[in-house]
Amino acid sequence: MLSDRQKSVLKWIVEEFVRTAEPVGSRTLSKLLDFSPATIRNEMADLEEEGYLEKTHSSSGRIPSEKGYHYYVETLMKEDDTTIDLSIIDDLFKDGPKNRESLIEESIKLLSELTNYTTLALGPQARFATVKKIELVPLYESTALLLVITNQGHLENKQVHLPPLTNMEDAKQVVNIFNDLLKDTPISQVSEKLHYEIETQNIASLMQYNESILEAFLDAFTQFTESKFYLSGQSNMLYQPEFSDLDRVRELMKFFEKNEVLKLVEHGNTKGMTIRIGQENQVQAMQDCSVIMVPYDVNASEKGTLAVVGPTRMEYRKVIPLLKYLASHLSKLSQ
Amino acid sequence: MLSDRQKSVLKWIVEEFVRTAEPVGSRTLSKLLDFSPATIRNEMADLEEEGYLEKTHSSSGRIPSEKGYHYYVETLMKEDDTTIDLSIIDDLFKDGPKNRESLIEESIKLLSELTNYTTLALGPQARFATVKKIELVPLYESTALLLVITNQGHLENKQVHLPPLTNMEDAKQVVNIFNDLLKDTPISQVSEKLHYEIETQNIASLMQYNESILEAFLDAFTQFTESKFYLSGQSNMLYQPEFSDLDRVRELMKFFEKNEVLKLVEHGNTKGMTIRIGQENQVQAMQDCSVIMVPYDVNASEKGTLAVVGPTRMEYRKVIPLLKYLASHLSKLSQ
DNA sequence: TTTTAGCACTCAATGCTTGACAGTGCTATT
DNA sequence: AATAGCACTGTCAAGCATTGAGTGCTAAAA
Repeated sequence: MLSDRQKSVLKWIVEEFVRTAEPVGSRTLSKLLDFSPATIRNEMADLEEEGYLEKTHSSSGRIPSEKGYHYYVETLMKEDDTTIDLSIIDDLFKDGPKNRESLIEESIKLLSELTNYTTLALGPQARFATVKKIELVPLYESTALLLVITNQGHLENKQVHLPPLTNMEDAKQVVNIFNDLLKDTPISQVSEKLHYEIETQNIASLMQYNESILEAFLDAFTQFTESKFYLSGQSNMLYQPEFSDLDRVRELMKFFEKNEVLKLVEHGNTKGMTIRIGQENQVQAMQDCSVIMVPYDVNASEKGTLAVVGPTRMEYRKVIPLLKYLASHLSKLSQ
Repeated sequence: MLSDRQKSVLKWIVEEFVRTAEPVGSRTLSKLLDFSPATIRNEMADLEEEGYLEKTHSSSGRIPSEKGYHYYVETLMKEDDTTIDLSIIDDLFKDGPKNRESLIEESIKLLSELTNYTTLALGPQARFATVKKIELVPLYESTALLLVITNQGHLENKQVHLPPLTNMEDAKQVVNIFNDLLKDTPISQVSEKLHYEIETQNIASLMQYNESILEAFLDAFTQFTESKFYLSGQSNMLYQPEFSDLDRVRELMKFFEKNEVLKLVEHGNTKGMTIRIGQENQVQAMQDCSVIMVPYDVNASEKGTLAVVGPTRMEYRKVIPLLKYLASHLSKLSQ
């Protein structure tokens, strides 16, 4: 158990380090708290022994350890005295109803601008959605656009090339049958269901001369399962002093470029915030970063994820309230 | 006019510099060509005077100037003796008909992997497309999905909130009228046309209680004019020695993050390749880069753009044939 | 006349030393 | 229990000599 003075020392060290990115020495702290440097040093030595603080080298000031950050976030940090103005977020949601996708995009863009970190949004996992409607829109003689619309209002489209002699009316017929067949089927079960129907000959006759439609179908559905995500402010991280090393920068940028980013927000709490500091992120490139994520409601049963990625030395006091507020706003849309 | 020996010196300097990223000295060249270092030095001095070469400092080897690169690309470089294997590209196009958008995406991804530079594709400029069909798909009571499909098979969708008391049939009626009205209208003229029709009262009565549909319409159409583009291999540039400076890296990554990248490929030749070396790129962050772009046919009248962005010290011999080949393949799809 | 050898010179890069500085831990004192 | 004092430690930037790869120029060789 930490004494009040230890807590106070730890808190100041975190906040000074977050502010300056420099190890915090006893002299600095003795100005903030009313004790002599020597006293502070003793407290710091104790805190280090307990694992809350670290040194960068034997005669440096202290920086918070991961344990220290955790203690800060969970116990020391008072959320209520946040300094930031949440009303900017309100403004974003004010201008009438927009479609959710672009609102999410704008949200994380705003979030990355406000925080100067990288932000990430994972939309609803479309694979849980059900088929609402399938449409085939003719374009040219042998080309048509296949649309699949989900109950969430998400749409996937795919251009299909029909076999040369296909009558467009016939093709529509096929689509109608598909419609009847697949309506309200969860995306994840579409492929299974289609294959089943083909095997049991229910629709085999149709399929014979329309294999390419079937293929396009299956294609469109696999596109669904690739989860879409939005990323904003990647380059913000480059302005953080912890990324003054070129190798690290390369690793980071490469990481953002690949879809691996998604691994970062896997297995978060489905209710409430998840905070992963440093090594807790299993990803190599993220060992010196913190990820804060929070779910938001997409509809009654589904959730998306909003996340902020920053250095471990992150402005938790600013980021956490912002994220919470934004998630609650987005959740309201689902009602 | 350059002598044969000068040409040969220039060619080797370009190729050695491209390979090693180090200024090329007379000793190195005297091994490649059969002359003493002193002779080479004289030729280099002449080439420098003519503006084909530069020095990084008074006693350094030579590097090509922008003029030197141009001369190399336009005159010295033999395209035919390219070392790379173009068959990988064939493979990409082999696996049956895919939709063009994803093919473009895969193309530039492959291109960035093959070249280790950043690649960029600009799709057909949708604003020149015409409206093919408009559809309204009901989702819930007061929500529907508005689809606009162009003659190019491109689709833009937008969720619309209908006024509470709107009958879905009424709404469809409106959409039908829009369909008749807007069919074959170029996207760029839609807004104008709609406003005209409203003012002349032709459809004003409908609009009164369906203003939100109109708004959604206009929204969907402005989305069209935002040109979509694909970018791949941003982080590749970080492995180029010219980007070992953190400030430059930041500038570059920020540039890639913003939509400004599009400025890079503006005003290219509509027929044949455009090569912009160094300062020719008006963009600040690109002063040390070269951009090579080539148009590809989207359909009989429209073109998209494929581009490679690399350091001025780019492997032109590799990039140029690759780009040409890829563009010709993509163009074939339009037939 | 062209090519080359030789030499003095230049500049970037590297490594070493040095001193200033910002910290620490420990001990003795208040 | 808190603090002043002191010896000690590691980082960082500045200064300086050394090395090495390159040049330009001049004079000799082909």
